[in-house]
Amino acid sequence: MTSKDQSRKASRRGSGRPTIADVAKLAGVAAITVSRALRDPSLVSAELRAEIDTAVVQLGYAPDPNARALASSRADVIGVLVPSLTNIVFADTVRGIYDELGDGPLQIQMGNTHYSPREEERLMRMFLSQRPSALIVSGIDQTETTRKLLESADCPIVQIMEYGDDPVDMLVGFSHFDGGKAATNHLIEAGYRRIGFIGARMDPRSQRRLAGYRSALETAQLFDPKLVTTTLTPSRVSLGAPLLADALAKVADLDAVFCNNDDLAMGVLFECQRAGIAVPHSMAICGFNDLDMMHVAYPSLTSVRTPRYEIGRRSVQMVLDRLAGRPIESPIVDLGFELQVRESTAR
Amino acid sequence: MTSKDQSRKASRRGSGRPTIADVAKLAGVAAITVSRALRDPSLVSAELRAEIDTAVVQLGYAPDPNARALASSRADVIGVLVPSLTNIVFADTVRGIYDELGDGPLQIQMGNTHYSPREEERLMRMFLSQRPSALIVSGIDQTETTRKLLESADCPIVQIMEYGDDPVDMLVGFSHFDGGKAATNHLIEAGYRRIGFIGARMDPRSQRRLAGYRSALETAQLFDPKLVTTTLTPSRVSLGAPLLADALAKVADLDAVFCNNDDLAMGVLFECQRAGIAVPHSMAICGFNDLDMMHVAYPSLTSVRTPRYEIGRRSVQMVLDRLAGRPIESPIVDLGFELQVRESTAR
DNA sequence: TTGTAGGCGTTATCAT
DNA sequence: ATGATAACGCCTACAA
Repeated sequence: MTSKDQSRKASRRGSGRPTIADVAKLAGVAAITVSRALRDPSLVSAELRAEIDTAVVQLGYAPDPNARALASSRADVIGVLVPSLTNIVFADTVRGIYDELGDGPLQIQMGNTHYSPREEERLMRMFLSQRPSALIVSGIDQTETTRKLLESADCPIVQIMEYGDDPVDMLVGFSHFDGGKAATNHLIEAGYRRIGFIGARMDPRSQRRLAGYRSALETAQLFDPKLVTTTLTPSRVSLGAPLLADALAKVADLDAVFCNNDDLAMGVLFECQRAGIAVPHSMAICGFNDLDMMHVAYPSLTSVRTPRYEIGRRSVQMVLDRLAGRPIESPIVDLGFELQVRESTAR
Repeated sequence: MTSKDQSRKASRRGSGRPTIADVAKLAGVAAITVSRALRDPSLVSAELRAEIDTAVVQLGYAPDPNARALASSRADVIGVLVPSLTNIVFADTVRGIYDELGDGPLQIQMGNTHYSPREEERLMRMFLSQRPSALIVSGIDQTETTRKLLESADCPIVQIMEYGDDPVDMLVGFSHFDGGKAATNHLIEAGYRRIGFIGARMDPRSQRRLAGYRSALETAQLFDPKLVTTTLTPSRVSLGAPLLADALAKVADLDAVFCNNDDLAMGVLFECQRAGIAVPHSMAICGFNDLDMMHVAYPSLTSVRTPRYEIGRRSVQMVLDRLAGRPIESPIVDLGFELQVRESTAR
């Protein structure tokens, strides 16, 4: 084949779909003009824009995100790292993220760390290798290596679900310590004296709630290590019964429990019903997160309402603001929590 | 700049990360050899493989998925379309998908259709534009357009969560009609006569459960349209109380309810407790899905256990089999369901 | 505002 | 088994 040979090679590899070149040809412009018209119409004159739009529609053209990412070394992807997909807390947060993104150009690349810092590190490397537009990661307890990876990443990063004063970049969440403390103080004020803590999984956020619980009890000189009953097992409603049994075995005069989360609280309530323990008279129950079922349970269950959906939305807003070059009000956002006092803690 | 100019251009655009060319240079081979060694080591001699592996480790090389996708017109991505991220049913399924994929090369691109066929169609187009390695979609009720898109897609496709005899490609799930029928027959056999149906959201799967319920009651000559109480509102535990109230207002002698799902069943239970309606004596309750909380509730709640996690795993297995060219046992897999009879339906 | 030239990192094709 | 070359589809840099 000579160098002047202009004939088409017989074999092509293409996808068969129309490319930007096809659109350009049909519209009678250069490819780059089509590219610009699609990314920022204001860069192209109205006439050409119209012709290009027509051609796009006519051919059913859709840009190839891979080619785009390769050429611009920037993927229209936000990496999202959560410890669990089934935990409703994170499911709600992820829903907030999706909702706020709407049908914009940004895609989500989700990673499930399974509460493992090592897995988080692995996923982080994998995500970073795609040069994402932004990263949203759960928690503030990354490994040193992960933290360094994040610090050297040149994209907006939002840590979510917790409150802290030293984020890698931005942060939106609330204080689990304060949440645990507020719940416990409420139980103390309601007149309970032997207040237990029941917790499962005991991830960093649970640990902070426990610390808040302990702080409140210590201040009231009510703390006793025997009051704390935890397991590393993942939380489930059905874990409430055995954990309550353990707690009662250690502290016979237990009169209240602050549960790690609402699932356990619900399990404790059922076990109390089954064992004939009067709630809230003989036993107060307080949960955490305030799922929908808490206010309809019988008796209704006190819980700490957490802004998980809002955290998802807000994290995306912060990302979009940064990507658009808009000023950020504050890189650290505390969305707070709200104690919902109900029948289960009203002696 | 002359054509012979070999000097480096001042401005480079690269990502700064090592490329396959860097590895090739260090290993003293051609880039394509590195490419082959990485994708299928058996294509390269042991010696070169060793040298290449060394170079890869030394440079910390990781292939660029975008470049790979562009060159091969095939992304290492599985598109997953679900109607909801927070509905535990789909969350469990998605977890199964992630678990089965493990840390293999395939990524997941998740789409949330919000139970909207139009949104499903939009997402489908978007996904298809990335030339995914496979597609996993919920349900069998796609729009005609969506179905055509799927049929012309040249990748494995698995429809999940339902049973049907006419999948686009492959299918794994169970029959919601049969599930609803089995639950209702159980209530009939347990001696209940005024058996209501309570349902929220009423998506296609709920409709099929309702159809199964109706079929069972009609066979027993027990059907009465007044027994059916539904709403299009998304399901929540707190919807159980008002729906039960509606049902009782229409049918004063209602003695059992088959709920659309476990959330509603739980809400109904709480409402019965609150209203002093004895379960199961005056009112039987049966749910659907058999979430963990059902067997610990007081009284424990009868439900239909559904294999949602297993559906997720199996769908991925089918995809991987197909991608690897392994034979598929059957393109249609019925994973069944299992009625869990408990206190709430034992008069 | 529009266009030209070339590169982004990888793999398909064809040759050896 | 290995390599040279040319895509893949788009975008950045620079020029006009």
